[in-house]
Amino acid sequence: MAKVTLQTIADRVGVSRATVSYAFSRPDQLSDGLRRRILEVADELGYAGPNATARSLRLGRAGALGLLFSETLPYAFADPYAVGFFQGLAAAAEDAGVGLLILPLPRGEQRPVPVRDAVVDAFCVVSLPDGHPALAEVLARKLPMVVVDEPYVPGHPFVGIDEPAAGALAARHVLELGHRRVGVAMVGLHDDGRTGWADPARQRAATFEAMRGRRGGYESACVAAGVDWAGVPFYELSRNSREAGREAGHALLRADPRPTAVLTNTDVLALGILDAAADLGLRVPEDLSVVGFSDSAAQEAGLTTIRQAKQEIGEKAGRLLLSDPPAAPERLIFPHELIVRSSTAAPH
Amino acid sequence: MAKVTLQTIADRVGVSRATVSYAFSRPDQLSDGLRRRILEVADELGYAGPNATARSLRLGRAGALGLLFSETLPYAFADPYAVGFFQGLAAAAEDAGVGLLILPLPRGEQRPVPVRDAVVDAFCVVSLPDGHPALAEVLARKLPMVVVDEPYVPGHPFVGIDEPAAGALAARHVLELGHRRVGVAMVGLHDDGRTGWADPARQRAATFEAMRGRRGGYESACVAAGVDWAGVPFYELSRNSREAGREAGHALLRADPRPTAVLTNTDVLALGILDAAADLGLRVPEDLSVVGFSDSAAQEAGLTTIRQAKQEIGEKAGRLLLSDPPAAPERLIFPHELIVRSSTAAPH
DNA sequence: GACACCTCCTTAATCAATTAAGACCTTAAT
DNA sequence: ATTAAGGTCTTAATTGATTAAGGAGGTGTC
Repeated sequence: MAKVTLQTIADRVGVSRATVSYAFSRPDQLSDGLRRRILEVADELGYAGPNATARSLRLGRAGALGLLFSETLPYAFADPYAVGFFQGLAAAAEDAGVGLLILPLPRGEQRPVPVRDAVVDAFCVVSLPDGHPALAEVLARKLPMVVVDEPYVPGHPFVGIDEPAAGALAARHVLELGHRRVGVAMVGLHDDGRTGWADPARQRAATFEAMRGRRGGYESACVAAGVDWAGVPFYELSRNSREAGREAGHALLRADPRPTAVLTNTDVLALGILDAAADLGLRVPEDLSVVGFSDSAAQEAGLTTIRQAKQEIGEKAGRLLLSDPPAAPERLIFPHELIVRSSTAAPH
Repeated sequence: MAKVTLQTIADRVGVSRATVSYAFSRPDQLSDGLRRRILEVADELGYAGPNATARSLRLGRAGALGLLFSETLPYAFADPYAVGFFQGLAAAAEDAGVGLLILPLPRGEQRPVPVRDAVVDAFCVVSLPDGHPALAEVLARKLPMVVVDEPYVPGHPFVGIDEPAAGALAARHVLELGHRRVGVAMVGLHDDGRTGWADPARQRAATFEAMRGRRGGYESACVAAGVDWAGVPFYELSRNSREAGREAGHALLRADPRPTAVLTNTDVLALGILDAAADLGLRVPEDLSVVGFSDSAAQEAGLTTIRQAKQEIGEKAGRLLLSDPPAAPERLIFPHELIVRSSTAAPH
């Protein structure tokens, strides 16, 4: 029961290793009889087929794309946005017949990120905070890499949206409706796990570039509309869940004066805000306007949101990674769009 | 700019390849000075670190788990059950510091499933229909394998629930409430893409073992309660979405006599049934009882459902795959539980 | 008969590392 | 002075395949 390799079979049949290899990969290179004989013996010996790793080494291709998420794996799929993105990426992978190797980012910063040992042809990095060690490891591998959403790395393709513009669009929508008392709930600004009020200094120090930009959009739109940003209650969450949104909602809606509009950076969070509003007997949109982001879970709840082409973004990232010759280091900005539903209206 | 390997560095520094290897993997085997020198030259030459594939070949481990889903990748995550399972599996992988290689099952049966070339240490097979070619390919690799949900493969560990019992539990719940006109909407019985009414013969010929068993549970409970199964309207779906559920709902609720209770095999489908009921002005649970399955999207909608420990199932599958020595080929049956919420009540 | 041309198989280089065992030199203890 | 013990580096086997080039033998053509 020792390991069976091409050589084992070759010895048994009395041919060279090369011949056995041809029997598996190039039937036209040898006679039918011998081929049958070889396959028979291989079967008899319990040969598991040409070793994938050895093949990969010799052929110089891994047949897989590496994928790095900011969140620890178990939570990565809590957000429908991530799921949509993933579906797009998977579609591209499927077309090319390659696998998708999802790399776990260990939560305890101690253990090494298994990037060095990842058998892949390219990396897709999604939403990593500024200066995350895993990014350095990926860059060290010198394989094709594309970044999605953040952080922008000069010299590598980038796919995402215009975050400041998208944030401003969301904010302008409620401002133009006439709201002046705006509240904000955001997740994914920092990765230090903090939850609670965030002052402007902390907001600006966010380690996630995309969210920093989106927030900047909120601020600039408010400022342009004459709303004092320092007075805007800003609640920061460390987890993107409906429950977290509800918590933020309670905090924001207990503020005095109470906001008449709340901006959130995910639809899931916005749903939680709606829950909090319901808890407090507030009607949406009469008493409170709520804006989500991503259009991932928004339709059924009638949420006004910013739609971004998550699947397209994923698919594009995949195609860039799989393109030969390697993709040019373009910065691809996908369009976003305001979808107005029934969660926003003029105040009063 | 040719490829830089250990040898390139060795030649440049004037030492042997082994020494360079030690510089990277075992700092204690050489003097600090030389080590620094080597790392410096490596950096200078743009060395990308020890080649992952070569390392994997030499060390005999891939550092990854292969994952095969029944659905094509882009749709696999439409069901929250899949997401929950995946989170559990990912947690196990994360703990062990290994990656998760998701293998695309090509939709056009023509192209080969890239199982042969997957650089993995073990395979996790989830919900494959009977006789799916990918399973044969996986078995040929002779690596550790566990099956989740279906199909049961003797000689390999299996993780899942007692499907017939779970199905019967769901059915008994509405039967014991007094319902006699029961309807059924199920997805994932066959993989031929058909949607519409299914007679008992087609139901029993389902190619997915787990769903076959679950359906058997519905039937046996009905028969035990004196309900004629042949008279039970049974609508089959090919896609697990809220929209598909709504379609089934319209079909079922147009039946004469109209069912007073509908059993579904996913929560997503059940939500669609609720949509259909709302379309038709039927009140739930007064005019119609609905039962979901999985407790994946059920809570908010107040769905009565069967809860199964999706995360635990995923985690257990992962641990079995990663266990050394390889796990015994046990058949692990996880508990399920009826969660009664507000979507079911006695008829009339 | 000479030459070309197949068909079928072998030789040997190659992919890029890891690591046990051994060589060589220096230092310390007896 | 001798032996032992370390420290540092090298040798060479090993991991399991792929594939260009070449050789042996048979057949076909002029």
